[in-house]
Amino acid sequence: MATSAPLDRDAIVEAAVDITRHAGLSALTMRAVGARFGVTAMALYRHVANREELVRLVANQIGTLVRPQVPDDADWHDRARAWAVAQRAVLRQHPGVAAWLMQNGPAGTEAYRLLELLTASLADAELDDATVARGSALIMSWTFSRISIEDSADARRAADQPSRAGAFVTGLDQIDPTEHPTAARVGPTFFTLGMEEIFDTGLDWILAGIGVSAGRVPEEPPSAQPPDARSPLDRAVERSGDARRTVTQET
Amino acid sequence: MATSAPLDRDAIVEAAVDITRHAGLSALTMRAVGARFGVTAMALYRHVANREELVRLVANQIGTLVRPQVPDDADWHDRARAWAVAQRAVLRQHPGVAAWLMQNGPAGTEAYRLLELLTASLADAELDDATVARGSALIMSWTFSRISIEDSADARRAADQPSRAGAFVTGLDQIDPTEHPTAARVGPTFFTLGMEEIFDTGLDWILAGIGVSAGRVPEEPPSAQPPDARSPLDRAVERSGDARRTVTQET
DNA sequence: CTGCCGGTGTTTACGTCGTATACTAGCACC
DNA sequence: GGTGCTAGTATACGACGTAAACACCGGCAG
Repeated sequence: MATSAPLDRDAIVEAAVDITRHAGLSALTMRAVGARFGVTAMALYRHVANREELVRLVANQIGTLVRPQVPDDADWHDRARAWAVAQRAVLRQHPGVAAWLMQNGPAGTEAYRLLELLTASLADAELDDATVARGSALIMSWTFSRISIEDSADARRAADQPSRAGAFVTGLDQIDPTEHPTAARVGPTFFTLGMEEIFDTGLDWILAGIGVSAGRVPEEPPSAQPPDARSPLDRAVERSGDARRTVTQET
Repeated sequence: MATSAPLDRDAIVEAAVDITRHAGLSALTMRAVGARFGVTAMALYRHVANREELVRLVANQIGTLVRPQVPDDADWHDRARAWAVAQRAVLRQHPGVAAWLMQNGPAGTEAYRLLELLTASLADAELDDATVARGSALIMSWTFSRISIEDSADARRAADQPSRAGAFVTGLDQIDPTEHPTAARVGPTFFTLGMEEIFDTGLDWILAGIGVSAGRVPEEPPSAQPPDARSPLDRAVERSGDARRTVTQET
């Protein structure tokens, strides 16, 4: 392992990315990186301020690999989808980075490049800037959170007993069907859903949701229609956008 | 601080929740909990298997506080929204728990109660089980990920310089407007958006997206309409649901 | 050649974690 | 009075990030 390379900043980042790819961000310790060069952890501090900065550099470097590819004439929907899918393809190979990105926010040149790709996609959909901003946040949130959920499912699978769900919830077989009927009924279908499918359909719904609710400046009133022969679904769809708030909380 | 209480499991969890409320989940160390009782960290291991279990108990206990309140005749949209808002109200007061929930998945009696509330809301919308499951995952994902983003923005604000964005992205003022025009243009509007507003509108869009794209078993074909006088928005909306995939990735 | 100096890596050490292991002080019960 | 259980303690180990002091080593001015 002890490469006798001259140990500069780039080499350190490269080794750090390599560690992250194979063992996840949590395995990226200063001592581990040092060991790649046959060197103490402290040696790294000549080239890198601290672990925080190293992780930032790693995240940025990994961003380099994210290259959404989509025909140039694809519409905003396809481009936003390609963005998310490309992120997933790369970040899934570097466990923990998605979670880090979610907590620290993307920053750095590659992050800005990718942010440009996403916002430009949405801007093509004739949306105002605030909507583009919020829509980007929504898409990023879904992308990174799903990836980090998948990451930790993998980690659990590697260590413990395999958690059988591609979705959030584990241990759904313990739900009492008389007390929680819907959860108990829906629970098993969680298991049948693959991670990729959840990711994809969620993305579809998000893109659709941005579509219906956002750019829709009120033209064409519902006009001639039987007042409520519609499903609760449709009522909800057209009504979304007003933020009512009904909660109590105790200290 | 040294309460001379008899130190049983419930008391430990209560103290742990209290620590979490004031200082966040990262401050929940075995030694800190022990100190609350004037006792060594090791003493806790008589009552709790390890930190992992303690955190799980804490998360479950905090779940107790989440009580979405909404009139009984409210439709699924309102109930799902109330669920998310109630989660946020409680979890925001216990920094780090949302992130933990996202990584570990909700588990425990309270988690199942809350899962029942959410799934039951969606089930009211005449959705099939798979859609309910996916929709729940989507709503949970948004809720927990936004909360954990807000948590870490707070943490940064407490330690470093205030990061000025309610959204994901920080340091947007460094984006070169010639290289990344859309990101640079949209960037500033990130700052003007409040955290709560982002949370709310994202929720609206998600609910709308679930509405349009999901239960929609193909009835009423688009029939008589000028083929493409519609905006790209509308095209995307009706077309969502097919998962095309366009990515390349390098090793 | 000598002397110094700046950069690079080492050594040692501190404080923080979670927790394994071995112990002890109190108490109930036969 | 012994016996054994139970709750808490003491000590320690192996991670972690990193501060501080030091050692080596090459180049360059005198």
